[in-house]
Amino acid sequence: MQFFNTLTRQTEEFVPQEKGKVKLYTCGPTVHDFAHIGNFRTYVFEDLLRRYLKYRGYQVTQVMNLTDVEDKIIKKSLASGQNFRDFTRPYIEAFFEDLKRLNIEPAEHYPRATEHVDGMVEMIRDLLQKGIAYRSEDGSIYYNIRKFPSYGELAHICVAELVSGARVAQDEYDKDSACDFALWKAWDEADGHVFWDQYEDLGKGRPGWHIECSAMSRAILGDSFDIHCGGVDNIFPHHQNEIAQSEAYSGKKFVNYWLHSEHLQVESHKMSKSLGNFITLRDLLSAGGNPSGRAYDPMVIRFSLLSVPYGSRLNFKYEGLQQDEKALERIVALLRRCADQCGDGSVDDLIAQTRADFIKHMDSNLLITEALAVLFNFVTEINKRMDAGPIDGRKVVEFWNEIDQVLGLNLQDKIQTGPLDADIEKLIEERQSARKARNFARSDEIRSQLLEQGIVLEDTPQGVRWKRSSP
RNA sequence: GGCGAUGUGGCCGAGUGGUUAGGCAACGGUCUGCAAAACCGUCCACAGCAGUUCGAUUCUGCUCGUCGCCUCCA
Repeated sequence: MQFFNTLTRQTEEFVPQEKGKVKLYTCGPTVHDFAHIGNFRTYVFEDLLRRYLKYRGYQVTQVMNLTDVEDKIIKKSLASGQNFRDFTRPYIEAFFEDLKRLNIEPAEHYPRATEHVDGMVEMIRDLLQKGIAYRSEDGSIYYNIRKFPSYGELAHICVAELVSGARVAQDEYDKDSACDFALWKAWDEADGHVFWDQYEDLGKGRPGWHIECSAMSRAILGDSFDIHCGGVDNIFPHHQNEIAQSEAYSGKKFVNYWLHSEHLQVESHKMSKSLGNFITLRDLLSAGGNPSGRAYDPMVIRFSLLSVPYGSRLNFKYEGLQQDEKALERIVALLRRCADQCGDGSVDDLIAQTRADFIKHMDSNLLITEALAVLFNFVTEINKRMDAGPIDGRKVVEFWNEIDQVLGLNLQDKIQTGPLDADIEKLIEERQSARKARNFARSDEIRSQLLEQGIVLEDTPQGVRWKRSSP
């Protein structure tokens, strides 16, 4: 299995520290608002990674942190008059609901920054002692990036140039270098009720943003682990700072593989509140929540977010959602068709080949587009074989369920169309009688009547089949 | 200003120095009482301009466009 490693900018063979096990850290949400679909693009990618690692036999330990204290949270909670813990609670709950809606597997650990302040303080003390961190006049503690020679390596940024960069505001900095970053922020009035004052040597204050991930990953995964994921915007400075903190603290290599997901754009533009194209998952799940006026199946959204390789920008469009909806229906139609096929025709050869090709492409840095192409070719091939004669359809369904361990689309659920109302059953029967009697006027009348109720009928050689129409 | 990514047919999106990506849409056909589904066929793309080459969408240079990071951000 190979991954593109941001650190080396090369595609490398994946070798975990411990055979058969993967320690994975994924940057989680800052819980000051509902997560948007760009966030979920990243979480879905991480879920795909996690599922695929498991599919390939690894035992995965995943950590996803929740950042429940930082500048925005403090600002918003003060503005709302709430304690910051009360302020974040509903967003944390909403986050977990959203993950569930998208069928994202739970991580093994969801540490919260506020629960790991001790661990952060321990690291800060150590860095102070080593002379890597220093205290500024206002009492804040900063990391001196000059003490970490490889600083900038992850983002391929030359620090000397950075400091003179036109867009780095250099006034009013109470630190030695504009790029030094805070490990501990001394309390001031703007922080209101948000502070920790039990660490006398540090002084009343709160942790900086970057130290939390170093402390939480260390607490759960140790000083050194296999994979660290996040969005590309985190490469610098966040992840770079994590490296600087953790490696200066432990003296060990922090992370072996850095995987970063590219951003999602909306209609080719950056998603931002100021552009008015900011979309949350909730907006897509309710018809009134988005400009297209439709409520989307969460699995269609998942597929959309999944179907572009994580390293490429994803151009989100409502039109694309509708295309993806059709694409999934094609697979569901196949599964439905296979579910009642118990013929002799073997499909073992095709399944074996498809599985091998799927793995080949997914092993190659999770090249999902190629992997999906393989699966759609499989769909076409199976349909052809069924056109030619009966096959062992249950094997196909079984295989799809195997693949769905990775894709997580739960298409199986869509085959089980559930019981119908008695009067609908009755109409279907009446239509069958009408057809037998070649009363096609009545037959078509019933069909369109049912269509209005969201029931699509298909006449097949095996009898009449029905499904619910898409919204 | 510095650094970087990218530009593929109606839309989304892989990939390759000379051979079909795939999905969606459209059109024609087979099947069907008619549909639906499925299958077959058509639509033969690779920003522009030069260069390298027997041959470039694939390599090089330039131009134009889009996007990102450098500042909170998935």
